[in-house]
Amino acid sequence: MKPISKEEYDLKCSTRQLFELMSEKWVPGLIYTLSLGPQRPGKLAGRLQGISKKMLTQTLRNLEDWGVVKRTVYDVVPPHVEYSLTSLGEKMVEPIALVHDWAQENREDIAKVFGNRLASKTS
Amino acid sequence: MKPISKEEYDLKCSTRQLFELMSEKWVPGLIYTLSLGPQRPGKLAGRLQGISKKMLTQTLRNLEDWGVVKRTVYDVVPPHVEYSLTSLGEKMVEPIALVHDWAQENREDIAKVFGNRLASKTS
DNA sequence: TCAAGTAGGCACCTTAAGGTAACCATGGAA
DNA sequence: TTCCATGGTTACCTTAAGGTGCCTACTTGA
Repeated sequence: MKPISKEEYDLKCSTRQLFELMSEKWVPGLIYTLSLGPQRPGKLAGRLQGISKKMLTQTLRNLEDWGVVKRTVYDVVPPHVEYSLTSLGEKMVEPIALVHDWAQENREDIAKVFGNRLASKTS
Repeated sequence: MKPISKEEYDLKCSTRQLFELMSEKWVPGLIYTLSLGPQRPGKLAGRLQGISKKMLTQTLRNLEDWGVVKRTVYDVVPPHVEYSLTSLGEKMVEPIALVHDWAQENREDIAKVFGNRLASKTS
């Protein structure tokens, strides 16, 4: 077991794990949106442009398993369900917010890179 | 065309685009590693634990297309190739470094979430 | 003459991610 | 009594991501 230098992007590197967690399509959006307060699935769906019912529930289930989201059911009719962040979930808001803030201030550069990528894919 | 509120995670949202860019498995690691200085493919491969030859070249080609990485060939024998960041690439280091720094300070929480996810996948 | 290092291409395969569409249950309103 | 809203589930399908393995070309040193 050779020592791992600081520069190495090794398997147990937290950075790498964090990027892996956040690379599930709807995860950052859901966590960020939930950081605005507990919300019902309908509202969440409305805020996450393009998400399907299936992906919404599926991602929320995953986040529950991860210990990041809590599901609360109010036993009334019609059914009332609310999702909120756990304390672990609240922590995960931080890196997303960092990226979010940076992205807002650097729209131009992101747009360039994103555009180049799009162009190279279709051609 | 209804107006888009600040809370909406819409398709053209830079945050969303940025996450999409960074969710390619080897992209953050490559950009971050290249931020330590221009490097030959052999060295890059050594630093990115677990990357295969194919994925290394493939990801580098993509990053070239995105305008983030530059490939320089020195016409000598044996062949000498060096990869470096463009100025656009340098900019993309910032959000990665932000996440990296946060990840270093919050290893515990990341490990928890990551562990929970692993556990829920195998069971 | 043959292996080794350097850089990379190509064919192929497997899995997982994401999406669509149809369906279920409930009870109150029209 | 039929329909709607709510909050899902399920089956099915398509694509893309990532990986393995083997091949190329070039030259130098053993």
